[in-house]
Amino acid sequence: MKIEYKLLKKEANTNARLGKIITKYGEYSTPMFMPVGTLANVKTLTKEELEAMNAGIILSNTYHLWLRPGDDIVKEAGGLHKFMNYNGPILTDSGGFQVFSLAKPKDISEEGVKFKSHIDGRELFLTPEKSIQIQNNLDSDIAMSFDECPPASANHDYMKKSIERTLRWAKRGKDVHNNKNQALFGIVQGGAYEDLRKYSAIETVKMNFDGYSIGGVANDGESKEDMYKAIDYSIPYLPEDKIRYLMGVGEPVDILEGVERGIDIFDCVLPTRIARHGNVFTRNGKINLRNAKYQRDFTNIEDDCDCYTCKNYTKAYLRHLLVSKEVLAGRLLSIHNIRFLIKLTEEIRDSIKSDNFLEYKNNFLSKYRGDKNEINKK
RNA sequence: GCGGAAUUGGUGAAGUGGUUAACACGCCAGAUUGUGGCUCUGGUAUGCAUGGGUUCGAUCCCCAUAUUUCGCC
Repeated sequence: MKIEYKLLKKEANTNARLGKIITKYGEYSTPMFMPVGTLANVKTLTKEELEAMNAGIILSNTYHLWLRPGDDIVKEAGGLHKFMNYNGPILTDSGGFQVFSLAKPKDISEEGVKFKSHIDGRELFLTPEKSIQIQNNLDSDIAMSFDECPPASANHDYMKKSIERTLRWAKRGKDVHNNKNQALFGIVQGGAYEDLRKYSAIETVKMNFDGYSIGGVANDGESKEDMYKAIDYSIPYLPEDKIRYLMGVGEPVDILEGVERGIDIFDCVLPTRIARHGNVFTRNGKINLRNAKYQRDFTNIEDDCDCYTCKNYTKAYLRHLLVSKEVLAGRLLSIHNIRFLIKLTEEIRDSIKSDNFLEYKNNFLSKYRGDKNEINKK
């Protein structure tokens, strides 16, 4: 079956919404944070660990799986779920972001995008049709349209041409999409330009996708103000009865700002990436566990955290693992960071239910920003 | 006891008679938002064993001392 979305409640004072996603694996509440597992695994984590932290949808990537092991092999394995042994919903990104991160502007044409494989350097060509076809083979629950994700610095003229092409690509992808069990989402682009976001949203919605995402907001050099603008300019034109997905966003602050503006689902590599480099989220802000001050800190990361790591390990031990470059460090910190974001969305949902999202947000942020706020006040 | 060699930061080390003593590791910080990259970016010796001398100027030349090390008795 194809996933369905039900809007359950709109918060009284903001655009925040409570919803549920009905899938063949069960029902999942929104707002939701989706861990990223580009290469058919959430880096360092097992299925059991993801379940223990109450993860719902996870992400995987078309471009990466196309290159290795190949979508034909995943299909032969019985689809992505069987291949990676994950019994929950999977969303596949289209490879559009890799257009932004790996290809040069001159390699983007109407037909598609010329890539150099990051694995062996050989030349590749990805088109909207090819991306959808790969995602059909992967048999994810949600496929994404193949889009161009222009840099924040793109001027109005380039951005307009880009979103028009992305609209044509969306149509081409939709025309070849033939997996009845798979939802297909459209992507709104347009940078921080109000007219372009509006145009992109309206035209994308006309194609009647199963859900809509807002892209191009977490690029290099993009300011938070531009991110919030991009959401504000897009949301009014998206239908209420469809999922709204903010692509690539992930800092606790941005999740709160997104929810307030009406976003339902988020994904981000941040919790796992910073974990591997020694950083963890806490209610009092992000900390770097490699810092010398944790050498003799025999307390856990957070007392009130229910994750496996906090229940079992001290900061001094985690620091030791990090400094010794033990792979267990990345795993234990990833468990904490993902659980932190999932817990955040659980609390956000509660606050929407009781119509005090803003109070929750302000409380959270004043603690999370801590000293920084004090400094700003001076 | 005699003779030779060496002595540069936390470590391994480059180096030159004349502005800020290379590099690497370590250490100390920071970054990271649809994941190519356990990655990237900074900082880290007021001093070249100690004391004297030569010189306009010495980590670099000379002498002594200390320590280490090699060979011989």
